[in-house]
Amino acid sequence: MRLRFYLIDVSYEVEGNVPVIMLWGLDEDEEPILIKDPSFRPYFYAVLSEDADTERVARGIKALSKPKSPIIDVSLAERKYYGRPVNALKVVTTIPESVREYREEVSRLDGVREVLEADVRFSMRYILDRGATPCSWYEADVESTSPTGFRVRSAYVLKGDLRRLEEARPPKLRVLAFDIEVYSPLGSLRPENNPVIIIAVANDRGEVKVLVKEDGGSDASLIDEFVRYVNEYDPDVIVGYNSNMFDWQYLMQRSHVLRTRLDVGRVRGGVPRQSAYGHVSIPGRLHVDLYNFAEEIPEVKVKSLDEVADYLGVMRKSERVLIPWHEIPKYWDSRELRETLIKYARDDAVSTLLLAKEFLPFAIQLSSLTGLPLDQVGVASVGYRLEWYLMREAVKYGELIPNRVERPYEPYKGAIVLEPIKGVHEDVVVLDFTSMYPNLMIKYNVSPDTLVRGDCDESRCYFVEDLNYRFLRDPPGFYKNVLTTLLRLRGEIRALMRRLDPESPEYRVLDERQRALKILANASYGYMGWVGARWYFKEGAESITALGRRTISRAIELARVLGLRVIYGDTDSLFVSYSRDSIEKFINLVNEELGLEIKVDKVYRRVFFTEAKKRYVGLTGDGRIDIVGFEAVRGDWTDIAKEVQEGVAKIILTTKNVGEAVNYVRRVVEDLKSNAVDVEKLVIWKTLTKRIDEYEVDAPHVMAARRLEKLGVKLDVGSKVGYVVTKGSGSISSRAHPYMTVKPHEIDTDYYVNHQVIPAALRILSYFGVTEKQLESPRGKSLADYLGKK
DNA sequence: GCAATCCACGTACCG
DNA sequence: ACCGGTACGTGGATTGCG
Repeated sequence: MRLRFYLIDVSYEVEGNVPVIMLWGLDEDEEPILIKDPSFRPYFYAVLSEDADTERVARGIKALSKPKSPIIDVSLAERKYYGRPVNALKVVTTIPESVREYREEVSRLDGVREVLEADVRFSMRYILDRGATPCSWYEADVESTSPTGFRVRSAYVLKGDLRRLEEARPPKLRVLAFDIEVYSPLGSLRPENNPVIIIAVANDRGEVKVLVKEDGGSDASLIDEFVRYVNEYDPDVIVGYNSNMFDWQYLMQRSHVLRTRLDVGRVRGGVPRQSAYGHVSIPGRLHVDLYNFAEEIPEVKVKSLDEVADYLGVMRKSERVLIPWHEIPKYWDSRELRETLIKYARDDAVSTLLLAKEFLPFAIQLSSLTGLPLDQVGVASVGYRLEWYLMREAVKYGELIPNRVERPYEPYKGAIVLEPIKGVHEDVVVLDFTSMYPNLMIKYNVSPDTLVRGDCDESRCYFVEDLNYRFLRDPPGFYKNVLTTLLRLRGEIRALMRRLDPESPEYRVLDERQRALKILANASYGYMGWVGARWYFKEGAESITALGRRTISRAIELARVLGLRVIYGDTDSLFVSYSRDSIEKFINLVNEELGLEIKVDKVYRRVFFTEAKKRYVGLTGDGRIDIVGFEAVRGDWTDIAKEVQEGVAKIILTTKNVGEAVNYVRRVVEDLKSNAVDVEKLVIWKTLTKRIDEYEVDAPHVMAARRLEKLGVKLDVGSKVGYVVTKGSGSISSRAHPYMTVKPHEIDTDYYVNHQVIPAALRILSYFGVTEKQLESPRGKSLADYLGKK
């Protein structure tokens, strides 16, 4: 029979000695189904040296075959490697594990230059070879089989090929959000002792439930109840917030202690597994940790669930219950407070579900483009996402996939950043090259397979003068092909969108898809210069920055010829003083001479620079203030300092009234000194970028982190440490304490005046002649001094 | 012997 | 676990002075 279905995940099981691919999906009624494909076999390639005797090597490989897990087939494969045809033998084995076994032995054989694609995991191999990209619709010939052992409506065996359908809209996936609370009076969470007390769940059909451990009872029944709930609701997607690192880890360990089974998958008896890359996978369902997507919102500095939900507007902090984690035991133990704790857990589950609505549409598009299953696309870094896309493209072009190899880091020169003309400028236009690096990669055909090592004249090659690299003009290289496709697809989608109602669901789907395409294209240069990349290409990366420098330098010359005053520029952008005609001319001239598009990105009524690069404040046409680079947009400065700096910037740019700005700062300083500022606004947040014992110096956040650990808090690389500076003598580090352990009167307000508020304010005000002294002195005094000054 | 100065470390930003 | 360029606070070593 013919079956249409939406593929959500691909896994495999070894039945007897046969690997069986499991295609998890939804049918047209949006019911869960499973399709088995027992026909696929693992394999890898052996690339032969040019003079090797193919037959002889093939025989040699066959001779390695062991009866237990034999080599089934060795055949010649027509493949290219970095654009060149090579002699490659495809070595097919029985079960996935034997790939690992044979790769070493084969690579040691005489005549074998390299073993390739042996590090591609079996289900990903299937996705690549069969074009079985998750989060897409397919049609296939299938035969019914028994669904016994699986929580699906029907099961099938695949007969023949998968045909991918055009339909981009996903079915209505069943989504379940959950959140757990653990009781741990001592701070440290120990699964041997500390019970799970609450599991809150919220599903996309509007049901919200808070499961609570019974007093005097074991949390085993709570966990069982949760398992029952999951299987009853039967979600396609389970979402959590930090659930990879916390909720599932804890549930898994606690279940082990309690000897209960976390049987939440669509394989009966299948339990969550810690898979590669720190992700927890659930058989037959997609577990998506939304924290991974929150990490990609740079505007939110401390990425707790409530902050992210507040930022995205799905649940305001002011409209929900908030409980600091260290007070959970207190709330649980008190009869009156427990209700609040339950409400808190409920709000967490609901915000998690709402975040899923925000993030999943994008994740789905990314999954269908890269081929990474939805539950892996979030944990995959930008580099890996692009890499999977490249791998799919390589298979399409018959290109062999390079191995992942460890290489030493090799630095190279980057972009140009201009020295800004400091001061306030009126009417400034910001121009930038559209997707400069990807377009340079296309324009100069920069790719590992087009680099010419020997002679090449200008008719056949592009030259990168400063570096003495040359790239073939033709044929298009791997990167050029891939980027052209990415940009073309994006263009087509944007054209489609113009004909749609921006409020329609179709529009949203396409918008997420074009965003995903843009992100992949923009990652290509960085990927090329990443030593961990399969298609690492340092010569290419440094060629692109060199070409970028050449391009922006020439654009500056052209601007100056036209009489445009260049105020600042960074990499692919230029800030020039406004002049309607000249800017239009400039845009055309750049287009003609450089063959790249430059366009107006922003127009500032006023923009202010200090002598520092990468920092400016702009006033837009509609009266908004853009702050770039300054403390006000940094996550490692206190809220009070950021607030003051933003206030100062606003006053200066809108009114130019220095006296007013000074008075404003003085008011805040007074408030600080009289303890009228919220402690929350005094917390400094910093990320741990390595294990605590690896730090060479006792930086304040490291000391605070050590103090937190003493309280039993577990800290990982990437954890944010929030600390305040207390009164006393000695270094700042010696006085940096976790904020929740400090009482308001212990805080060193002088530190906040002298090291936070005043420096942040002065960063802007010192340009107007304001000094530290003037900000410290009491309000009103000596104001006249600088009122007359500017 | 001590304050001033310098420099490495560390973090987070820009494009 | 995408790149290089950049600013800047802090701790700790070094320098400069007497």
